[in-house]
Amino acid sequence: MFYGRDALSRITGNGAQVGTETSLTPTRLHHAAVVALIGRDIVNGKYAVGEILPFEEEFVEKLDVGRGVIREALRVLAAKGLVETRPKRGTQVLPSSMWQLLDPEILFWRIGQNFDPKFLRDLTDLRSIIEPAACALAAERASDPELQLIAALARELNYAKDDEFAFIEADLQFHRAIIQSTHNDIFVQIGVAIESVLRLSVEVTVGIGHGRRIAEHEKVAKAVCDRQVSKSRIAMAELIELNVLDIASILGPAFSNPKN
Amino acid sequence: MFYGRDALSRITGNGAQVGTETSLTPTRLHHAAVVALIGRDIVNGKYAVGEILPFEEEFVEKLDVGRGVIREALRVLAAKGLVETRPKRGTQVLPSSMWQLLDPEILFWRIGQNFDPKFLRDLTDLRSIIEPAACALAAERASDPELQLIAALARELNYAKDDEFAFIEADLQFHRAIIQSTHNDIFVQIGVAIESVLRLSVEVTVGIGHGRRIAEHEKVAKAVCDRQVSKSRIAMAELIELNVLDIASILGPAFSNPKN
DNA sequence: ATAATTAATTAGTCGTACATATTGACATTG
DNA sequence: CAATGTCAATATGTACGACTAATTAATTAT
Repeated sequence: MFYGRDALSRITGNGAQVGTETSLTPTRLHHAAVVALIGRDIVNGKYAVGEILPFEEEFVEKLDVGRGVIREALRVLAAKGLVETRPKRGTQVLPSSMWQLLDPEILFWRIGQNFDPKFLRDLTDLRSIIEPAACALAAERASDPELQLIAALARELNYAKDDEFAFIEADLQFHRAIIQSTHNDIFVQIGVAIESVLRLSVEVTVGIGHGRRIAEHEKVAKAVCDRQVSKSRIAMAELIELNVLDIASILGPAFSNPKN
Repeated sequence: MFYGRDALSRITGNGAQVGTETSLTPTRLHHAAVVALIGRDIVNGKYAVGEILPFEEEFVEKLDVGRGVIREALRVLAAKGLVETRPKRGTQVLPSSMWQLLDPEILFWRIGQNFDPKFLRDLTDLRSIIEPAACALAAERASDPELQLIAALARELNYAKDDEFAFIEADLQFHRAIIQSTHNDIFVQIGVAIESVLRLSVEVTVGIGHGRRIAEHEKVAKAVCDRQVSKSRIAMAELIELNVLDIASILGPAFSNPKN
């Protein structure tokens, strides 16, 4: 919840009326807003790969901020693998293979508007692999308190099944608790990022409403709490598979067979 | 090869005599060097989580660079989730759960010196899951030219088995070719990052020289080229498992049972 | 005790000046 | 004529100084 809320507000929000230039005081947009502005244009292809983007001075003029702000923003984008700056040549958009796809900001920029189905499938591919494996590891490594938490969250899921918002929140916490029980920091990071972004994208694109899968969730919780490694993996795989089918049924062939 | 070499030089090298302050001209260290300097100190715990690091002016004085350079560096570190700046309070080190663990720079900073066995195991955990899955996907999705490339690299691996350096390079290309054949950009990114950093860390920590596992590599290649999905997954899992055992046999229980 | 005010401090921004590295055109040379 | 070396252009890289704004913490008033 902490990370999720923070990531969202840090990314989507914050924009500080990026679009509304009609403010009386020329409310100059500051660092984060400039980063988001240029970053979005890059990941959404407004600036093509290989293209040289406007020089610092042009940005200064166009956005009405100091050169320092522009430079700091470009440095951040370079740190994320989006661009590379060089004297005399300017700032060039790097090939997308260099982009740090799992960076929370880049993730949300890509999902935020006109997401592409290929990318969504890449994400679900990854989740289909990570989560069952993480679930199996959790069955091995979770401490007893962690098992109790998982069991409690499974029950919570059942209680909240009628409240749309509460259910989504509880569902996210359930998955997060399992991933955290692997005691593997990298898993946690990848898992949490994927979970949040997939949920957001599904909500945004098709409106709310997916199957609750209460029984499947409980099956997962039971397997993990019984420390049944193999059963845990399978149960989670089934749960994810159902979810993937939900997404596929809504998005259609563009998702299932993306133009590579 | 492109990404690998670049990532390495961009990270480890570059440092531009960071340590050698004995240069005649006060060779001021520039942006990338400052980022690496502070970044390393954070991920290696020299600055503890929650700690406030020196103020901008102190860095200016201590490192003999302009305030702009320091600010740009801190902004980059903030973009990587390492720190958070706030007026009056200063720059605080964020909890490690916020760090972008898969960022190539952070990855290499952590491995570079006094690595921690827990982190090494986290990495191998992830690889043990990603690579077999990727291998299975490759068996499904690889194009015919890609299959030919994989077969060719497997042969190359055999030719190069007597040349230490050439073998490592060929091995890396082999794994990369398989991962790229999944046509999943996220896989490629995670896989390549982990492959490179694990190789480096293994070289550094346990020295070079393990089994070549030529037969196992060929088994993987054959399974993929025959498009045998399940066999591909298993063959790759075996290959990885052998490698993990190599590492475990040398590092001992600190690796196998890390203190949580 | 609690809440509002105020003062101190540090990051945030701006602007200018200059240094440095890369580029691409041009000239030189073998 | 191709390969190489030189040179001027140009945009980023860096430095410095002044000021703004936001957060904190101490102080005061309720």
